[in-house]
Amino acid sequence: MLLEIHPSSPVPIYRQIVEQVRRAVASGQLRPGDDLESVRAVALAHAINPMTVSKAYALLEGEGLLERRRGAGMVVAQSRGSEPVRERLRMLEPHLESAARVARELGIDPERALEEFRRRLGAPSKGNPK
Amino acid sequence: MLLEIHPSSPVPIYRQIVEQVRRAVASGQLRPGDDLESVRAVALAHAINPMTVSKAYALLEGEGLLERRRGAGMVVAQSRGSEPVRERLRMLEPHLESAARVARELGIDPERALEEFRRRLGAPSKGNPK
Amino acid sequence: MLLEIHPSSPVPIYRQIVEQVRRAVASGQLRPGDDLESVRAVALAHAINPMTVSKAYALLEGEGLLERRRGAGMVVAQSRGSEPVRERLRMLEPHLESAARVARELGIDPERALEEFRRRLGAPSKGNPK
Amino acid sequence: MLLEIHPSSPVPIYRQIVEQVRRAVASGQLRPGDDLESVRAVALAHAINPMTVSKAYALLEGEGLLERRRGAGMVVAQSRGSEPVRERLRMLEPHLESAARVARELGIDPERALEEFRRRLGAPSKGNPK
DNA sequence: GTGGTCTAGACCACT
DNA sequence: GTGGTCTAGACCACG
Repeated sequence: MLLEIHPSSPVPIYRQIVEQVRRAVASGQLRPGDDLESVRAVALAHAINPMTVSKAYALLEGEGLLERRRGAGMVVAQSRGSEPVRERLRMLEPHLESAARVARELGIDPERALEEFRRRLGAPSKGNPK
Repeated sequence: MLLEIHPSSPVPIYRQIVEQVRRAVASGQLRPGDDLESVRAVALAHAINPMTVSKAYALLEGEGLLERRRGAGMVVAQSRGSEPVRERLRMLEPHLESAARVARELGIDPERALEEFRRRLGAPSKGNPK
Repeated sequence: MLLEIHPSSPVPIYRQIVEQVRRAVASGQLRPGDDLESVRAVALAHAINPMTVSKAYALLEGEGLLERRRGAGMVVAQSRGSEPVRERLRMLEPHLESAARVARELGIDPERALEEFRRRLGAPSKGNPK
Repeated sequence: MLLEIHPSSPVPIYRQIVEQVRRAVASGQLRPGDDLESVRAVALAHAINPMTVSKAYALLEGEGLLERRRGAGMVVAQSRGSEPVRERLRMLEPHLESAARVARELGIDPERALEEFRRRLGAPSKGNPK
């Protein structure tokens, strides 16, 4: 799995990791039994502190999404596979609502907002999203 | 102007205020010369600390969006009216990108995401957006 | 609330805190709305690192037992008051089972074990329990 | 001797083995000269790593409880038979103290706790003790 | 004043 | 090799 870390984002690094892993599992990109990159590997790859990664993994273990294999890293819990579309939409919802609220507050024409959104849905991320 | 405050949101209250005021000015909902609700009125209405409101207003004053009228509260600066559509789209952009990235990570069908987004663009906010 | 910290115990300090707070809430010793000692106060009182305390509080917040009052410390969540006896017994159960298993493995006469247990139920803790 | 291994327990597997063997010797269930199941047999039976079993045996050898019989596995040392009741009670003590402390913290009626404890002293272990 | 985040580095425990 | 724990200290954000 490929993590995207934005160190300058207001959302803390450990939380970026937590959320990306959650979504990777929900979407089926990570499956039960798959093992995650080691704490040290992630830390090295993104030039962040191992404890930051460890904190993210610990939270995910706490919510039952990951399991610790003693001496052998973390794996996706058997009990927590991908989520149905309905549930994934529920996870997306607050982000849509948030964006829609901003669009409304800015008085932006809905069709224009939709058009912009469509463009971004197709293309891979560039730059430093909020 | 009607503020929406979500005390449990991860985004700090003073920032919620700052951003909503910025957008209200950008969209023309608030116009040069309009005066804002007093610090105390806002604080009372939303059961938050007056210092928090004050901090938000101070920041907006610092960026030249508001001006302090002695004894008469804050008003929108004469120099800072509504923004052209192009600029408002620029303000919306990171929110769209963020939502789009989440949709992609969740493996949600773009058409489905657009449809949901359209629905929310039309309706007023409900519940507790991110 | 008075925490008992045993730094030399095999159970990590942050976990000792987590468990004692959980039980204090379950027993009604801490009630909804009560605020906890500040991170720094606890750290000072027990000569441990503030981050260790913070970690414990973060976990308790994560499980919904505590709430963060921004700028004003942590309080017991309104939604999480004391537990009925039945639930508290459930929390005690694994400890009883564990002790009973050891007694059985040691071939200790049940009446003798009960007698010893009775003695300890009455007296306050001394020394360094497991 | 029948080992009970709980891989998900917070207490490490090698330590579960060490302690159960210690108690089996102390109680006389294992006697001087008795031989233990081979590392491989234990590892296979409980689906754990042979190195883990080996580590436990090595520790027990280190403390003089077991002896290595070349080509014939480990046996209980001639010098280390069962312990007197007094000593076995000493081994049980921290477990009782620990359980009692939890009961006190939970505000559980001592008589109720004793009653529960009595029940468990009679019955064989079920489920997944701490 | 409150808690949160991150770093750097040490040491431990498990397999 | 793996992750866990703790420390010391810096800096930030919030009220």
